[in-house]
This record gives sequence, structure tokens and C-alpha cells, in this order.
Amino acid sequence: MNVAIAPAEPASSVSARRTSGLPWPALLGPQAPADAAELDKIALVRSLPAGATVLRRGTAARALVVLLDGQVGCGWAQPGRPLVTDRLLTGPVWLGLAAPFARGQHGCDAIAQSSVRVAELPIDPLRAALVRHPVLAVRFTETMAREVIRLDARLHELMHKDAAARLATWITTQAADRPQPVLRLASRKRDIASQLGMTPETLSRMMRNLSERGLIAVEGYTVRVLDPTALQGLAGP
Amino acid sequence: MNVAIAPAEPASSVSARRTSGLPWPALLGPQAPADAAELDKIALVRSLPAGATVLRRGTAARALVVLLDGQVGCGWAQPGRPLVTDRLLTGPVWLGLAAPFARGQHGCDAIAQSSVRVAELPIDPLRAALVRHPVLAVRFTETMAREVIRLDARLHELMHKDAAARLATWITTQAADRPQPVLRLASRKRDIASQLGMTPETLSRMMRNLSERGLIAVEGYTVRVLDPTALQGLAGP
DNA sequence: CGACGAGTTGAATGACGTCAAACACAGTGG
DNA sequence: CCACTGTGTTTGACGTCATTCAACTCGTCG
Repeated sequence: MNVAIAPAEPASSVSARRTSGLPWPALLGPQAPADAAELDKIALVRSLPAGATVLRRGTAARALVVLLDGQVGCGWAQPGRPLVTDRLLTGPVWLGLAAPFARGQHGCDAIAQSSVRVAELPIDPLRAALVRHPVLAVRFTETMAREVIRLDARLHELMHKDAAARLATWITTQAADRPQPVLRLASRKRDIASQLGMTPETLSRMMRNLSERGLIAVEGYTVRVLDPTALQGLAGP
Repeated sequence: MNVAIAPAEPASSVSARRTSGLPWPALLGPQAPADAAELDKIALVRSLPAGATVLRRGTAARALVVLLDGQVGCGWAQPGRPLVTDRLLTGPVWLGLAAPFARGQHGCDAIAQSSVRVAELPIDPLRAALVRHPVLAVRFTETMAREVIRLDARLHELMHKDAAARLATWITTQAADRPQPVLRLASRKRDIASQLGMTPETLSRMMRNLSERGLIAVEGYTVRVLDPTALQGLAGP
């Protein structure tokens, strides 16, 4: 599963314009604006094989990038090293949202972990479209706002909470959605670990720690929450 | 200087509508959009004394907040504790930009360190104005995008760089702006430390470390960069 | 002068990452 | 059916970096 880093890909594996609908509600917010169809006209969809470089850190960001389906790892690729994965994204999700708007460069390397489909929205036609469709522009503002909030929260966690507290928060929020206090881990533990800003070894230890304290029960990829209150307390204020 | 946390302030110390121009170029980007004047009609300006609570974490964010002038500390206020300052902001700067757009809550407490003037833009009229003035909406998106990039960079730093590297990057970027390789620290070292995600003690040690290695020379609040290349190297790739 | 806050320094503690070995499990080919 | 292999996880030992606690200095203000 650990995919080697492929050499630079010319951006043209399978280039095809698509007018068929892209998943805008999932990307821009629940109430799909009717104008979103406009974006389909701008979007360029392409497919990439596993191991391909989707984004390269430091290159100019001329287009917004959406991961339609498949999985990519984001992080810093060092020549020789496998890839320091900060987070693992599964489509549909924004892959490069902010950088193009700020005329900046991509902030991290993104490597396809499976075969993926991505859509690109070149920034200049997009800007023009947003000026013509103000409601859409507001949706982008809101989407970016959610991103800011997400990052802000993660920053606070990393600064002020230790590994146990971060795991506790994560389990709490994951369990909050479901009816039963049982969660089945969807991705590899090493990916969960890097998402939480710790090593797989530490995650393992923290899992054991929490189960020894009777807060959770772990069995393979199944985690049962035994003491939600104590868990929330450990997660912090 | 360490200001005690004042009890809850009703939001009406000095309420005054102002049609006089607010510093939009500094807030929304260099090329001031002509439409920005529209925002003045929405803005409510108020003044607060030192020690006042400007934002309270967890309260609903119904208006964007701009710090016009003065200084506020952002962080988590604990009853009893002085204030864990994540960062110190000096106006003009956005104080609460993202949360209102996402119908969210303020993510941190903000306490006035000096007497301050803030402007508030209630979200509903603002949304309406953005729909009428799409260019303005795009400016907000861009502003938010810069915020995302800033947060992303900070997150990477915190995850992957040790204290010395973080300090080196900070000094490097601070010194980049000025003609001479000398910088005078504008805020207390303890605030710089928490901005860099370390304790004042660690900052002090790192300062000494760097000067022992001949990279910088420290004298009180004056830091002279002696070896910019080595400093940049230490800062990482 | 004494009190206070900011900064520095040292020693002790602790949290987490790194390295290495062992283990579990699935897939594969003999 | 059974070794064999590769991947993912667990566990332990160990080292390192940074925080914590405490003492001490320095400058300012009463």
C-alpha cells in the first residue's frame, strides 16, 4: 500500500472536459446553489494512477483542485523518503482551495494513494464566474471560512492538548454522530495517527492507556466507548 | 501590563455609527475595491477600555469583527488564570473573520490589552451587500484564503520543526522586511514565545543557543542577524 | 528601600519520537 | 494444507527535546 513517489507527471494523463455534474453540494455546502452548474463549464477533470504527484509543493497554484474520488496523502515529500503524511484525504473534498485565490504556491505535496480523479478550476475564469454569480462567490467565502475554522481548531489542539487529550477529542467527535457508542475505524491506524499529529506507536499506546483506564474498549478496528463523560473530560474544555 | 480579565461587558461601551472610511485596503488587500465604501454603511464602531473582553469563546458569531487600533490578546481564558495568549494582534487587523460566515462560534477569547477601537459588520446585512457587490465577495474570499495559508504554514511548523527551527524562521521572516539586519522586538518576549508555540524559558534558551553559535547577537530587545544563510538553513526547507 | 513584573538560568521531570523486535493476518505459490 | 512473504500493529527500551518548578537578576515604580 505504501506507494513510491512517481517522477514528475505531465498534467495530461486523461484530459477531458465534463459537463456532467460535479459534487458541488459536498464541496460548497449542503444547499446546492443553482449557479454551481456554471462551474462545470470551467472544470477540467483528469484521472491519475496511484503514486502520481497531484500537487507539488512550491509550484504556482493556478487552479483550484478538487479530489473527486480516490485517496491522496498530503505532506512533505523528501527525495528518498516515502512521504511524511500530514493528512489523508478521501474524495470528494477540496485539495487546493486557498492558494490560487492568494496567487500563492501549493503548500504541500499531494501523492495519489489509489487511482484518483481530480477536477481543476483555473482561477482566472473562476474569478470571472464568481463576479457574474455573486451567490456562488458567497458560497466560496463560506467554504473558505469553514476551512479557517477547521485549521484554527487543529492548531489549538496541537498547541495545548497532549496526545491522550487529542485522541479523546477525536473519539468523542467521531462517536457523536452515531446512534451507538461503537465506532469502526475507517482508515489505517497510522493514518489516523498522522491526522492526530502523533506516531502510530504513540496512538497504540494511548489506545491501550484509555482502555486500561476503562474509558474505551478496543478490539482490532472496533472501538467501543465505555465512559463518554470521562472521555469528554479528558478531551478538555 | 498584564491586564486582569474583566467581567462580561455588555456590548455597548461607546456605540456609534461611522460613515468615515475604515482601513479596508489594509484588511481586504492592497487594491482597495471601490465598493468597500458600502461596508462603511454596515459597520458599527465601538471603543473598549483595556481589559475588556472583545470576543468570548463559544458565543455565537453574528458579526465580523475588525480591530481598528489598539492591541488584543487571543487565547483561552481560564477563570483565575491570567490568559493563555496564543497570539497578540495589533490593529488594523481582522479579529473574527471566519466564524460568522460559517454560522459558527468564536474560537478563542480576545481580551483588550490596551484601550481599543473595534468595528463590527453584522453578518446578514454583510451577506446581502456581498451579493450586490460580487467583487467585494471575491475580496473576502481572497482575504480568507490568505488566512488559510497562514494557518497551514503555522500548522506545518508546529508539527515538523523544533523550537530552534521555529525561532530561526521567525527571525528570518521578521528581518526580511527591513533594510538592515537588525530587529527590535515589538512585544514582550513571552508573547513572542507563545506565538511561536513555546514557553518563555525555552525562547530564552534558544536565543542564547543561536547567539552562542554566532548566528545572531541579542542585546535586550534588539536582535542582530549575523549569519542569515545559516539561520535560513536552520529554519529548514 | 521594597515590591513587582520581565527575563534568565539550572535541575528535574515528563512526554513523545525513534529504533528494533515480535506479533497478527492475508495473500500466494508450492 | 503449509511454509513464505509483505503489510500493519503492538510492545519495549532508550534518547531527546521541551515544559515545569524554583531560584536569581535587573529595571521600574510606589
